[in-house]
Amino acid sequence: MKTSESKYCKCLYFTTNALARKVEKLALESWKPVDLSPSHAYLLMMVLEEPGTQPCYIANHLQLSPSTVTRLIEKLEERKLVIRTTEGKQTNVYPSVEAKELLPTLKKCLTHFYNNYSTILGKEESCKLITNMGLVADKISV
Amino acid sequence: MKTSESKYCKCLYFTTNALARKVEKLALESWKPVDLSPSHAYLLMMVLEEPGTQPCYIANHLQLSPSTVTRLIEKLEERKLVIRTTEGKQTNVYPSVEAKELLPTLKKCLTHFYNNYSTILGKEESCKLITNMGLVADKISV
DNA sequence: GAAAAATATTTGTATATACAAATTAAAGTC
DNA sequence: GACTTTAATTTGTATATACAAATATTTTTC
Repeated sequence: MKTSESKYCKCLYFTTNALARKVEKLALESWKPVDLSPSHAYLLMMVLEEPGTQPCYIANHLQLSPSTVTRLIEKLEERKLVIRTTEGKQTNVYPSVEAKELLPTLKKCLTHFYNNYSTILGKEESCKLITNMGLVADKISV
Repeated sequence: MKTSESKYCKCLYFTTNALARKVEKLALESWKPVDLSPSHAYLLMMVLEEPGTQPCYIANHLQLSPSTVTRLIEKLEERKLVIRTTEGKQTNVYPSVEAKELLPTLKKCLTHFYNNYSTILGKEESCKLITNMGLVADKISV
């Protein structure tokens, strides 16, 4: 069944979630080559771009709760992709050598994902939607 | 931090999820009076509208996996809000008396939610966004 | 009408996520 | 400089969700 044919297609809750789940699946596909969930992949890319970043900063940018970020980092640490060092109250997260080697592949996944949805949705179309969703998200301050 | 200010505000994955989480919170607030998560509430409303519906039908309309629907129903059953009967391979889900009594309150929650986001986002604005997201979701067939 | 394919549902298991509380450290105040 | 407040992080716990496999029942096919 199409999302727009559901009984609830006029409801914000239903539609945003339906869309999010579909996008999640699309993203999952794209990041299969590195065997990482999209969240883990984005976090890892942040750490690669800014070695030593703090969980707090990551949580802000990925708009996830601090505890979720801790859990994501834990898993990346287990997989030897990041290293955590604590100094004082703050923690610094660094990419491992393996992670650095993985960077080109990660970038390929990102490009693949981008191309994939741009093709499906249209470049302009998707760009507009994203901007619009961002603005709407900003208006909701829960 | 605003969603539109994040490092990833241009990315479909990030933005849809960020929006979905915010909408989720907004919805959670609205359904607090009945102590149900939005998913449970929507499912229950479906059952109230069409007593005897099948999980399969629910899964289609809520765009959730069958197993998720089973789990949601289980919880509603524990709370004595629905009753399941199986005949042959299919299952029928009926609202309990308690659920029927709860209907007006459920509707109030729904209205509250709708008014809430309409006020925050604007009636037309939100309506357009929802339609657009639905159409986009349809294009993604994972 | 028996065997095979399709369908509806449930179970086992795994996962990302969040909240609340706990821990630790830094910063501000008096 | 001791005390309080604020901030960063982690832990304990709970939850919604999905996938894959299992179960049970229809439907189709030959």
